[in-house]
Amino acid sequence: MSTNTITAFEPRKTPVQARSAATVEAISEATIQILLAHGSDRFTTTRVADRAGVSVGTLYQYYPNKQSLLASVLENHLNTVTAAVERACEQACHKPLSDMIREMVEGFVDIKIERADISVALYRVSADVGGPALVKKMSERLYRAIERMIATASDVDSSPDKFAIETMLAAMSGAMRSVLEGGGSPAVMRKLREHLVLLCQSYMAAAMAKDS
Amino acid sequence: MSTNTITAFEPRKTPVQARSAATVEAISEATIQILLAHGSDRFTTTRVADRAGVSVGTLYQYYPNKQSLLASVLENHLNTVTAAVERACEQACHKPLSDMIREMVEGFVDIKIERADISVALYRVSADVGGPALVKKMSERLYRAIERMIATASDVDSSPDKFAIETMLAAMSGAMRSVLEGGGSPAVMRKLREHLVLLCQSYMAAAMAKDS
Amino acid sequence: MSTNTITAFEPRKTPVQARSAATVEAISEATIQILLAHGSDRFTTTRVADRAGVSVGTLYQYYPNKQSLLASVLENHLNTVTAAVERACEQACHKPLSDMIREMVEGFVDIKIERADISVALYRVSADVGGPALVKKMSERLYRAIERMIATASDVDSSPDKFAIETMLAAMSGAMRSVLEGGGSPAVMRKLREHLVLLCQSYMAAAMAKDS
Amino acid sequence: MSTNTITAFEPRKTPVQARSAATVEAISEATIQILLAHGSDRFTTTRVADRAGVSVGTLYQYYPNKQSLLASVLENHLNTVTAAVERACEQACHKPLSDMIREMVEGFVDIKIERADISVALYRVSADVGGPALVKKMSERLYRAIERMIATASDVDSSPDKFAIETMLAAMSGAMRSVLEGGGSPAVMRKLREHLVLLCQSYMAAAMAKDS
DNA sequence: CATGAATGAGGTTTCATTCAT
DNA sequence: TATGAATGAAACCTCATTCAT
Repeated sequence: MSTNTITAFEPRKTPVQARSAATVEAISEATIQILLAHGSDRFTTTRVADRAGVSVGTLYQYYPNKQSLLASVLENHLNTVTAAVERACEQACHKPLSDMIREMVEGFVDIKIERADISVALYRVSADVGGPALVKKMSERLYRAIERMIATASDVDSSPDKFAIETMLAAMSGAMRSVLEGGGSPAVMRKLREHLVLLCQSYMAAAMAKDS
Repeated sequence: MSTNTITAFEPRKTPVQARSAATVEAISEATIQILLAHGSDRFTTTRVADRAGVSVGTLYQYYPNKQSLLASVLENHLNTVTAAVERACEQACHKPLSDMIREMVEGFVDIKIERADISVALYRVSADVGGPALVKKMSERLYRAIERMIATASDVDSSPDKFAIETMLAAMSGAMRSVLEGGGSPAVMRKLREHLVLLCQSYMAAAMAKDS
Repeated sequence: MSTNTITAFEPRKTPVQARSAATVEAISEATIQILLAHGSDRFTTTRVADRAGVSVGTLYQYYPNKQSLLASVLENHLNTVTAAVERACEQACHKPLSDMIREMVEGFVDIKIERADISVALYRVSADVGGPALVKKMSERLYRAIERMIATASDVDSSPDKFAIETMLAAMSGAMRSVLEGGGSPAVMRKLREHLVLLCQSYMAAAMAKDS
Repeated sequence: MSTNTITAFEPRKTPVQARSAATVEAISEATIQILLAHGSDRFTTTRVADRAGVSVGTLYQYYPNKQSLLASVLENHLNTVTAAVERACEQACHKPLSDMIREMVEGFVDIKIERADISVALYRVSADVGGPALVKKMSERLYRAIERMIATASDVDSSPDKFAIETMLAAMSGAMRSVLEGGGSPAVMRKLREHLVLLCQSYMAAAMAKDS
């Protein structure tokens, strides 16, 4: 799997009937359950189908293969996270820059903590399932959200360059990953939240200073 | 594999004859080759043994199972990286803080770029093989190296707290991972190098300012 | 295998479709065939599947592992033997004690002779497959059958204690085993039949005499 | 293994030097240890050699293969048991028949109880290792010992026929096996001892009565 | 459309035995 | 003679996927 190009990860058919929608939903939910309950090994399509209350055959009607199933869950998760950060960005418009960064970072950390276990489960399958590509796409979306936000900042009018923002995002999620994978306690999480705010604020400030 | 505790990852027997030292080396080398050539799927103990020019049985005399084989390669890699950063830290003693950070970060980025492909290969197996625990251990080592280094800084005499340094390390390697997994070009790498320097410098400065 | 507790010897799923009922039957039959043809070594799940005309995978859908396969055949055999003896016991009700014992013993010996080869094959796997436990269960069943029978005896009204009956059963089947494993000729078998009758009759008589 | 004729089970060389004798002894002892510690599975020649403090190569200098190793231990055990019973028979000479039987049976049961665990371990390998043939040989020896003993009985002068004695031996050891394999408690063992005495006494008496 | 029985390649691991040192 | 590294056939079992019903 590791090196081949990613093909056919998209769900197979768009659910047009109510029944289908329910089925897809059940399968999707079951995928997470199994991932959490059994880990990424022991994760089998049959088990997912069982948990979802459908047959394997049915599962394969909606997803062409195991990867597409996982990819879809991964994409959902990344969407949720991305959307949460986007929302935070929108709400932070027109504030001073450091508040913007704070709210963005806190939005990210909070949603990740809220979904800590599924995050950890997905870290493990990510690479086998086109994760990096998805992450890139999301990073692009976040970049745009952040840029839009910063354009409204009350105390600055330039903006950090794209690469700086992407680096910040990568650093932020990388640090988060470390802690989640290490099984950090709630106390550690709270501390990380503060520190990531500081990290992003200071980096952004420095990056903007350098630009001009 | 995902949820079980890590056991028996240690190599099985210490080679006492000259012959077996060579065998172990061959197996270890073959492990990397196969990982690079086939990716983490398609990675089988049989293939490794073939490539190493020994029988599977021989492989299993030195490694109790597939995981221990990968764990050993992962540990080697992390050791190499950690050692390189430690060396950079030693050489940066007695300089101003920002130079220290620069040299440390550059040491890290350079060794990672030098071993880009094996890094990417290992990211994929890390979680299945006790990676997070190893990473923690290495992070601890690096923390000590950095603390020792900063204690000699010519322009500051306080030091950032442990958590800050660990966060910096996690952010730095997380960002690196993003770029490596995304298949970043040499140009991107160079840019990342600069940006990570800046990120770490500004974060460290901010963290120290906050402390006092 | 010798020391671990017995787990998961139960068949895996109950066939609901007509097709699978046939499959299970074929596998079960093939198991005996292979056991007879190749002995307890050379007995492999692959060979069984081949002989049954199905794939290994199919075999493992119905039996969680090799042991459960053998356990199921062993249980069938023990059931057959037990049932035959129970039947003999029922038919011997209301007769004098010594006739009862005779018919019971002859019932046992005859069914064992009829299935001599599978008996010998199963002796070899019994211990690896939870045999002793099954034997205990069957012994319990037989004890009840014998007790019920003796309660109707026309010439006695007390009954030997449980332990005596169990000892008789163990002695009877132990002696049978010796002869079967030794490859006794039909003539030897006939002689054994008589002698076992005598052995059980005299022991039962003695045991009852002692009790009172 | 099950059906092929037994060949080359004899130890390979007769120890002529003291060193060899010690080695053979160590291996033999280790065989039992491993059998007890690991069960009949997990029993490997390498493990035996390790435990014996020699190399596998050395082991194979004294035993041509794994079976011969086990066969030798089995033979030792059967010899011990047989010798104990023979001794009991000698000591019971000139007594009344029922005392003879009592002492013979008690001799057997006692030695088996004393070696209960190794007995159970050996039951499991017996069939793979030529056990039935050895048992036959020992049964022959015991038959002669018993015949000699009965010839001196103070209260009878005929003797049961050979087949009767063999049947008694088979029944006695069969019953013993059942209890040992079932993990009988000491209390059960004591009870069995009494019952087997009675069983053998009454059967012998009946067999002799029938003959004449 | 749904079902679930069947497939079978392929993976991991063991272990009796050999033979160069 | 002793050693123990190496062998490699062969066993068990899994699981993504298909297709007849």
